[in-house]
Amino acid sequence: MRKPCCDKEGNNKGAWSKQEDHKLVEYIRAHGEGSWRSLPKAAGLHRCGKSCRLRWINYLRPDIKRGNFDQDEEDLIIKLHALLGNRWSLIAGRLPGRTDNEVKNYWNSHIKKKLLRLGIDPNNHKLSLTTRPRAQISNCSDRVGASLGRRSMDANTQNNNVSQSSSDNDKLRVTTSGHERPSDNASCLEDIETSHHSQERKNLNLDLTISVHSPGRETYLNENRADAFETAAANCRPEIDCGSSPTTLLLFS
DNA sequence: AATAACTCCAACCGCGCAGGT
DNA sequence: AACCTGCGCGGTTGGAGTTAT
Repeated sequence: MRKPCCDKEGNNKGAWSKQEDHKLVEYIRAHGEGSWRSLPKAAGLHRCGKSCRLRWINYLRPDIKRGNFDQDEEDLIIKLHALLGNRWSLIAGRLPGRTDNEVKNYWNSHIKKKLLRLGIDPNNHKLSLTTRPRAQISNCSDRVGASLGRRSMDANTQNNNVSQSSSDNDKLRVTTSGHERPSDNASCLEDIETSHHSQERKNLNLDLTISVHSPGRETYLNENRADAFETAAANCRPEIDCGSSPTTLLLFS
């Protein structure tokens, strides 16, 4: 069992004071990032290095974009989550000025609920009978939103954990017709498309598509190298167009 | 006005990986 | 090869703030 890195007596925990923030910023301004282990002592902070790193990365860094996520960012998060799963750092890497922690929090507090309200399983981005509002299961045109308090949200988080571990091994499924749907959900999708949710779904821009301009993409998938494709997409290599366009790529089948 | 319920997010925790010895 | 150390990541928690009753 590894001993905790932050077990030193006398280390502060909890919220950072203005003075601590100032010390950290000034130190990093003078000496640069890195060497987190030794930084607290050098900077005169009674914090563990890990805590300093987190504070800097998630809050104090000058290039951090604060404030609400705009619609484009939200769309991108949904698309990238469909591609990458809960790899928040990779997702945040595609959103300038956003941190993995911020993206993760936004997903859990906003997007996840929005998807659930639309009857979409946020774990796999498929329409889901189990996550759909009860009334929709019996009557797809009904309009009952899922009521998600803290407790149920936490339960969902835990479900997510379980599925996350398996999602890493999930395979990409490429459709050749362009708009193939999971067959068991097809009829309900049609129902929902005709419901009041359809407009919201459009607003959400749930088109999880990847362009085929790149020969590289087909190659990756034909060779069953989903992981390599994911990595390339995450790094947004030029041969992978991460934007929207014709061929539908359904993930996490 | 009081307080219970809920939301949100900053911060913590534990694990895995990479690099060094 | 085995061990150690530091870093980064994703999951989880605590508590302040907000809303509902």
